[in-house]
Amino acid sequence: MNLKELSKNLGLSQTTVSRALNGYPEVSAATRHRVERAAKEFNYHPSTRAKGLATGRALAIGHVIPVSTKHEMVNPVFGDFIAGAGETYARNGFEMILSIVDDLNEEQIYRSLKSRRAVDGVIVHGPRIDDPRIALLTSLELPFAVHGQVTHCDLPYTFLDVNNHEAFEQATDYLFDLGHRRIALVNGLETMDFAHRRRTGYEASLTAHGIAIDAALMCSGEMTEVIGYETASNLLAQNDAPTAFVCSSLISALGVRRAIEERGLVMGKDVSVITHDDVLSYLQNGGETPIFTATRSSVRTAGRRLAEVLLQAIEYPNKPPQQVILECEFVVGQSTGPAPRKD
Amino acid sequence: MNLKELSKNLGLSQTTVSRALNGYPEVSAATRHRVERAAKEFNYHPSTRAKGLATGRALAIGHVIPVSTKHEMVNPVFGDFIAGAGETYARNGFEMILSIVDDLNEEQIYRSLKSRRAVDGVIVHGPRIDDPRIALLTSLELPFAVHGQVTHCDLPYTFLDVNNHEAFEQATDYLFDLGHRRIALVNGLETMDFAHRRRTGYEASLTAHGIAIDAALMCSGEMTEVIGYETASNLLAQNDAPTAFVCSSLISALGVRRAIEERGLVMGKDVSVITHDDVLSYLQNGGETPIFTATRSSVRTAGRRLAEVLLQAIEYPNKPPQQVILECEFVVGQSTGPAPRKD
DNA sequence: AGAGCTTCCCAAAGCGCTTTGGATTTGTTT
DNA sequence: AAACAAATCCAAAGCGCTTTGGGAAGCTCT
Repeated sequence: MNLKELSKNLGLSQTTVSRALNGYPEVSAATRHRVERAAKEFNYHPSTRAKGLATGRALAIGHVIPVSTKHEMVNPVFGDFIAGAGETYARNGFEMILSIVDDLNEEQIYRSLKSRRAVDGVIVHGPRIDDPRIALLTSLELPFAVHGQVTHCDLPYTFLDVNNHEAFEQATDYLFDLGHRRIALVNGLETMDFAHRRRTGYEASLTAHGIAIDAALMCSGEMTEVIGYETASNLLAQNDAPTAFVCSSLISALGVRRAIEERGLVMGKDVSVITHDDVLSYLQNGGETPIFTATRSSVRTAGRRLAEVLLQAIEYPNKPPQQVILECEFVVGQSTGPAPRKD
Repeated sequence: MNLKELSKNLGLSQTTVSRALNGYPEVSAATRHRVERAAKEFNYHPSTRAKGLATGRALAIGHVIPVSTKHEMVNPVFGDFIAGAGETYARNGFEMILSIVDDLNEEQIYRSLKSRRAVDGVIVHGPRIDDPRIALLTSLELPFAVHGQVTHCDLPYTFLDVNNHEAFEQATDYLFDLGHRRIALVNGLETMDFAHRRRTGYEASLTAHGIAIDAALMCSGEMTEVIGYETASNLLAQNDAPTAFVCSSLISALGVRRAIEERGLVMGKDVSVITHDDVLSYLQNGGETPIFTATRSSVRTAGRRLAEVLLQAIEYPNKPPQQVILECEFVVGQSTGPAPRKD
C-alpha cells in the first residue's frame, strides 16, 4: 500500500492525504479522521526512503562502532548503550544505523555517511585522546555527539560524559579515609579518553594525600576478567602489596576478586576494591547491599540521553553544543573496609 | 555532489555515468575510467535513499533486538554477534538497521519494517520456544534468518544455530566419564529455545547413563554472575551436593566458581565445571590452557555467517531455506577433573 | 555504396513521497 | 446580493537515482 493507492481508495488527492497524516492544518478534522482510520486499516506506513528523498532528512542516526583491528574487542558497554539510544529513536521516529568499522577505515565511513546523506547525524563511540574524529566531523558539517570527551580538543562539540575524574578521585579518597595508603589502579587502555581521565582523578587524590604516584601500582589494558586477575595476582604477590584496588570495570573487578580470594584473603577485609559500575544488564552488582563498592552510572541512561541531545542538536543547528556531564552515584558495598593494620 | 552535477561536470548524461559506476557493459572502458576517477575525485557516493527508491531494494538488513520489559536485559552476546554481521554487510554494501523493541511491540515493528520497505530482510534474535515470529514473517513475506531455532515449528525457515543439544550432551558425558554422578545444570531462561535444547542434551546424557533426572539439580534463569553464584551456593550447601556443574554461560560460570572457592573447595578438583563459551571479546576464557573446560562456539563467527546466509536468501528467493548448524569445539581446561571419591 | 551490426551514448519516465501555487467551495460581511 | 475571506482540497513539480527504448556513429560485408 502506498500513498497513491491509499488516496485513490479514499477519493482524495495525495496532497490531502499526506497533509492529513503529517498534521498540517489545511485539512478538516473530519477528513483527517477518515484518513487516519484508513491508514490504520490498510496498515499504511510511508516509505522512509521516499520521505527522506522528498524532505532531505534521513530520519536516521548513525552509530559508528570502532572495532580495533589489534584486539578485535567489542566494548561490552555497547549493547546497553545502544538499547538506551534505541528507546529515544523509537520515541522520535528515527532509525538507528550501525556501522562496524576497523580503525583503519573510520574516516572513510564518516565521509560516506555524509555524502550518501544516509543519516542526519552520528554518535561517536569510544573517543580516544586527541581523537581526530571531532575535527573531521566538524569539517564535514555532519552533526554529531560524542559518548565521552576528547582531551586536547578545543573545538566546541556536543558530548555526554560521566565525570570520570571526579568519580575516581572520590573513590580513591574514600579508600584513604579508610586508612589505605597503597592503592592500585586497574585501568582501561589509556589511549581511551575515559581511562586517561580516571587516572588523573586517581592521581589527584594521591597527590592531595601526599602520596607519591607509583607507576608500579597502575596498570592499563583491556578490561577483561583475566587481565584483572593477573595484574592483581602479581601485585598481591609483591612485598609491599597494595591493600586496595580501584578498577575501571566490573569485569576486571571480578578478576581482582578472584586473585584476592585465591590467596586466601577476604575482599572487604584484607583487601578493598572499588570499581566503576556501568550498570550493565547482564552484570549486576548485587541487589540491596552491592557486592562491590562502586562509582555507578548507567550506560543505558547515557545512551538515552545522548541520543536526545543529538536530536536536539540536529533540530536546532544554531544552538551552542550541549555538553552534559553525569555525576556518578557512589555506592558502598561489601568490598571495602578499613585498611588492615600492619603487623 | 549528486549524479546530475557529476554528469554535467563530465559532459555526459546521467544514464552513462550511472551505468559506468554500476558496471554495466554499455560503456566504453575509457569513459568508465574517466567517470570513476571523477567520482573518486569529487567523493561522489550515490544517495542510498534515491538508489533504494529507484531499485526497490533497501540495501539494508534489520536487526530487531527484543529487550524484555520484565528484565530490561540486553543479551550480552549481542555486541559480538552484531560485530560479525556488520563485517558481512560492509563487504556487501549493505547497511544494518537496529530496532530495539520491547516484547509487546514486536509484531508491530516487523510489520512497519515491511510496509515502509525499510529493509530487504531481517535477522531474528533470541528465538523462544513456539516463537510466533516465524509464522508472522513468513506471512509478511519479509525475508528473514533466525539466530537459533524454534522448537515446535514445522514451517521451513532459514536459520543458523549452534548444536546446543549435542554440546550439552557431550559436556555431561565428559563429566560422567570422569566419574561424576551428581551433575547440576545452570541454564538460561527456558523460555529461550537454546536453553531448552541444552537441557534436553543434558537430560539425554543422564538418561543414557541411567541416572534419574532431578529437578533440584537444574536451574533456569538470567545468566548473570550473581545468579550463578547463588544457585551454586545453595546446591553446594546441601547434603547430597553436586560434584559438577554444566553452565550455559561463562558469566554464570564465574559465579559458580566463586561459590566453589568461597566454600574452600577447589574448582577442577573438588568440583568440576563445564561452561558454554561464546568467545565474547571481553570475556576470554584464558589462553593456551583455558580456565574453564568449555563447549566453544564463536558468536561473532555466527553473526558473520548468518548474515551471509540471509543475503543469499534475499538474492535467491526461490532456493529452499538454508539451515546451518555449527558444532561446538570441546576444549578441556582446568575446571574439570575426576570426581572426588566419597569418604 | 548501402545493408546490417556493434558500440556508445542519451532523453525521459518512474520509484513514493512532500510541497508549492493555485482552484473551488463555504461562510461572513456590508 | 455582491464582495471578500477562510476553509478545503488538488495538480504538478521535484527529491536523486535507475532503467527503458531509442538514436547516432563507426564497422564489416557483400
